[in-house]
Amino acid sequence: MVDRSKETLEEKKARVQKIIERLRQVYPEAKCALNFSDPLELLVATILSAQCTDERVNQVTVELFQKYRSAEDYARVELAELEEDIRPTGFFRNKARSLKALGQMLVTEHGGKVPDTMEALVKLPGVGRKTANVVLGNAYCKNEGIVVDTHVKRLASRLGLSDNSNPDKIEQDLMRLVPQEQWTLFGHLLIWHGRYVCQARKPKCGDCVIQDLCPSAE
DNA sequence: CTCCCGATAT
DNA sequence: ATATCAGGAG
Repeated sequence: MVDRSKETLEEKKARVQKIIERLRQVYPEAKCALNFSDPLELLVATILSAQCTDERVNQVTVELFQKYRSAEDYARVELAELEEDIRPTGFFRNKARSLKALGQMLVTEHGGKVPDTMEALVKLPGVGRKTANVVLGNAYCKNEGIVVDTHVKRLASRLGLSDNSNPDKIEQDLMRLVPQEQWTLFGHLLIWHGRYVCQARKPKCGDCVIQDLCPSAE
C-alpha cells in the first residue's frame, strides 16, 4: 500500500493532506469531547482525563463544576474532600494535589485566570504540553502546538508519521507535516479515528477510510 | 524508567 | 490475567 522507505517529505505532506480530507468527511463533528464552558473548566477536565475515558470525566464534572466555580475554590478546598469529588477518574490523589496547587498558582500568579500561552501553561502543576495544547486549541482557539495523547501517539506511529516514542518529539515531527492552521483539527481527527476505528488493541482496518494511506494496514 | 488509580474490554 | 483509557511528575 504505502512504501514509506522512499517517501519524500513533500510526498508525506501530501499524504497527510489526504488523510485529513478523508477523516474530515467521516468525522465532520470531531471536536473536544470534554464538556466545559470556560478555560478553567476545560483545564480541570483535561487534567482529570489522564488515563480515563472522556465519558467518565464528563460524568464527574457535572457536579464538580457546580461546586467549584473559580480557581479560589480549588485553592481553598481540603485535599481529602477534593479527592472524593474526583475519585472515579482514577489517579485521584495525584490529580487532587495538582488541582489544588493549580488553583493556588492561578490565584497568586495569574489573577485567578487561566493563562493563554504555552509558556505559562506548562509551568502550572499537573500541566504538560498535551494538556496545554488542549486548552490553547479548544478554549482559546490558538494553534500553538499539536495535542499528542495516547491516540495521536499510536496513530502517528501506525501511519508512519513519526518514528519517535517521546510525545514532545512526535509533536515536532507532526508540526513539520501539518500546516499550522490545521494543528487543532488534526489532533481531533486522529483522536476520533483512534477512538472508533484505529483502536489500540484491535484496529478495524477493514472499516478504515485511510487504509490505502497507511503503511501498517492489514 | 516507575508510579499513580480503577473500571472495562479482550 | 492483561491491556487500555484525551498524562505528568519524580
